[in-house]
Amino acid sequence: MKITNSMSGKKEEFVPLKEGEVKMYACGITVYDLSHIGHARQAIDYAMITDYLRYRGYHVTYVRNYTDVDDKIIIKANELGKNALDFSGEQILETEKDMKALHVTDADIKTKASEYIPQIIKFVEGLIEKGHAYATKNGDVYFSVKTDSEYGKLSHRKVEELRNGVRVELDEEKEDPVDFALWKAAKPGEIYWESPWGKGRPGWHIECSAMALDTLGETIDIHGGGRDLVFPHHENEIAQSESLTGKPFAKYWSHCGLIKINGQKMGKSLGNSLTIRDALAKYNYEVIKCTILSKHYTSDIDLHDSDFQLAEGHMYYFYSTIKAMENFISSNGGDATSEILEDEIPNTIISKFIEVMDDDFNSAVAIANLHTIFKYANNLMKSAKKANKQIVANTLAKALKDLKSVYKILGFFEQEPERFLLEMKEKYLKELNIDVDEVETQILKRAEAKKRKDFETADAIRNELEAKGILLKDTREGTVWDLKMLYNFN
RNA sequence: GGCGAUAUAGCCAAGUGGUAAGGCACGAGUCUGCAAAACUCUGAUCCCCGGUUCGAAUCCGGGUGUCGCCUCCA
Repeated sequence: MKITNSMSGKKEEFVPLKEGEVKMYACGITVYDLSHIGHARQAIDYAMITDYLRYRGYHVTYVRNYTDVDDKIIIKANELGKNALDFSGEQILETEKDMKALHVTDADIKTKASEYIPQIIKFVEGLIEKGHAYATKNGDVYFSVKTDSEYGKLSHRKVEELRNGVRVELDEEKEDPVDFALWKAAKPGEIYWESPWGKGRPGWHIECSAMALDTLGETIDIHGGGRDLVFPHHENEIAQSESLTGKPFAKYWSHCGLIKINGQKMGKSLGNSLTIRDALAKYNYEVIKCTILSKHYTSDIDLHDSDFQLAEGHMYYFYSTIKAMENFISSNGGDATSEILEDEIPNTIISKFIEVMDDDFNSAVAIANLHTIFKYANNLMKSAKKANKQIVANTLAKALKDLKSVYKILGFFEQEPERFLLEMKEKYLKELNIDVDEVETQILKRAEAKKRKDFETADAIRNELEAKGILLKDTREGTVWDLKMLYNFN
């Protein structure tokens, strides 16, 4: 199995520290607002990685944190006249709701900075003892970057250059402009904890080091997060952790790409952030997963509405085909354990999935393979003759069983096809303001016209409906209707 | 300015040495009263220049474009 390691910049063979076990820490969210699609992406990616590692037999311990004390939280809480921890606690609940609605595999351990204060203080004390950190008169504690000869190894930065780039601020009791805060003295009115350096609170970076150490130990297998965390957050985590323990902090550094919206960086400050909630209001959670997982997790994604619509069309096609397969299987008594066709596709669904996912979790190719599988299924159903219907049904049953067993790792096909398709139709009917009864009435009218071979009237009705966004399909079982927008994306 | 990414058909997107997955759109066809859906067929030598190699989209060097980080950020 291979995984991209940001430290080397290359894909490397994945060999966990201890055979069969994986310790993974992924930096979570600073909760001062509703979570956005970028947070969702990161959660979806690491959930996929966790699920896949488990599928491959590893015992995974997945830790995610919440940063529930920091400047932004304090500022926002003050604005609202709330206690900082009460406020961040509320935000955590909201995020948890969103993640649940997305159906992402949860971390095994979810930590909050505020609950690790003793460990953080101990960590900082350890760094001071070893000469890697110092306290100032004000009660701040800084990490001394010059004591870490390897500082900059993850982000490929030279301390000298950083020093030149740092802007000089007023607060500075710092010995060196590149030093960063481990502990911040509390200003009047701010939340604080007692510490050997007076009243204060932890700096941002130290919490992850302390929580990872406490929950997973000195060296972990995979440390993940968004690419924007490489510097300074992860660089600083490495400096703190390795200076304290003298051991490598993480074997593999994993970073997922960032999300842009319509070509623009998404930022809460830019006001263009797409919240998970808003995305879920528009699209089914599996559609959102399909949109995100259709691109490799290390790549940035420039999201447009059309990307969601494309994924929606794909899921609609997948589910439609699953429904057709289920119908075929049940009406022909298909049995997944009986003899099946020797074709390559139904016999290699699982092995191909493993092949592409072993190669750095290539969900994009895994999804591309779905098209091949469903096209094959549609072809089989179309060409099935009476004589071989049984074996075709068996083959479809086996294929469906296999693909559900592995694609659940991407979070796909958890819903009842019938319901999924119906919900999507209903959603657009509402949007288009179309009345179902009216459509049904028109279809009946058209059927009558067709009966008396009045194709002119029949076509007129069909065109009229199409103009509204309704497609009619004349099938053997009669006329059914569907939504035009689920098929055309131009 | 420094560091790091990235550049593949109209669009989205895989692919790290052996002559370019998949999807959307477009066009042609099967089916159909005609359509739709489904299925079939059809398209790129991979930003530019040079180098390494029997052979490169894939490696190296130099350009150019885009993006990110260097301040809080998944």
